Amino acid sequence: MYVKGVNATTLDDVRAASNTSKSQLYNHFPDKEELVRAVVAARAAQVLERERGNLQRLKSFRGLVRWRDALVQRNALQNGAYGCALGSLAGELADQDDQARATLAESFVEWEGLLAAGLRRMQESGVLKPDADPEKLATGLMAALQGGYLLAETAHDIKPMEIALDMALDHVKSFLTA
Amino acid sequence: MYVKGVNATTLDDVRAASNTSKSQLYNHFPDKEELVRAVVAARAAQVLERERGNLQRLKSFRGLVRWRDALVQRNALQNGAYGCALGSLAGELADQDDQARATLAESFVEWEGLLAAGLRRMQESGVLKPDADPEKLATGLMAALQGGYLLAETAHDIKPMEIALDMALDHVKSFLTA
DNA sequence: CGCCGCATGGACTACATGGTCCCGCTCGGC
DNA sequence: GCCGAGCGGGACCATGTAGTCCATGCGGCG
Repeated sequence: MYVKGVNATTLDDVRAASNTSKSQLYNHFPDKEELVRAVVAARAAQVLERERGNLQRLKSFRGLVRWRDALVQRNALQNGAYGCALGSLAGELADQDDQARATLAESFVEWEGLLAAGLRRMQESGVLKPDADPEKLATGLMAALQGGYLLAETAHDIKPMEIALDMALDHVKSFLTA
Repeated sequence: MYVKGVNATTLDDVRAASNTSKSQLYNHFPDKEELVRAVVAARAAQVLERERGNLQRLKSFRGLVRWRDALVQRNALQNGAYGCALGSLAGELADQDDQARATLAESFVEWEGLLAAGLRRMQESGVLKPDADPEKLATGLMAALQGGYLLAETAHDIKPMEIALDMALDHVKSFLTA
């Protein structure tokens, strides 16, 4: 679903990819909609798990740069294709399945929360100025990340993603204490 | 297609919306794929036309703020739903129709070009520092815009879009001459 | 005024795809 | 070792959708 898009993925594709049969599918999921929701939930859990590992110890600007580098490098492997696991689902499902949209919205909030928590640690340790707003900075970083993913996916080139994240990092940098 | 998504839009929907018949459809377009490509091209032309109007005279930071406000206000009308006319098409088609992807990529480049041209004018008139890179700033603005659209669409709330664009504008501001 | 040609509408077809169901196999209990 | 229950496999069905085709009516020309 990540590669082909949710709507272009048939249950036969799912069957083939999972080495199961239709009846097993319908044992676990009442219909395709529920299956998609499960996919969304699983993907969200997976991404958040990974990001938790990458961000729970974030406490310096260098850490943020490393975070950026890891995401860019990961995306470079496929030349930007398919975009962000959550972002591409969001783009396709937001106006189609309100429940999926809600799950994705929560996931983004949580993802931004991980960033915000790290930024707050930086603020508490005096790395970041007191007038910085960790939540807003986190939202800005997430938007730059998602926008970067989309432009990279469209251009088949990760440059725009790098530029976007660098812009967001520069913005954070402007709140560093001298 | 903008509202329901490309793949969820049937030719019957198209027929109904256009008050025509199947034969007329197939008179003009060999198949659905070509129809979609025509939609992409038309949408891109429309957005670029609008943005040309909004950006061709851009030559001050205030102008950039007005540009931001216009986009936010436009998106607020639908509570962020459906996202960017180009962005949502890009998200759905980028990994499905290479020709559509290419068209969209060109459109984004042109859109960024309009921004870059305005920024260059600001630079030439001394509003923007000489070491600013108009192309990179334009890409950053576009990424913030697209990321903002996506987060707003997912959250059904335009706040993230505002925050993202404000971040990008702040970044541009950091290149203003004192 | 009538006839011919062609665009048009919308019924029709083939097919893909979501969803159901029954047969057979396996595994557990007696 | 045999029997029965329950699970899994994949054939099957119904439906919606992309794409085709022919009867109809309208306009243009003689």
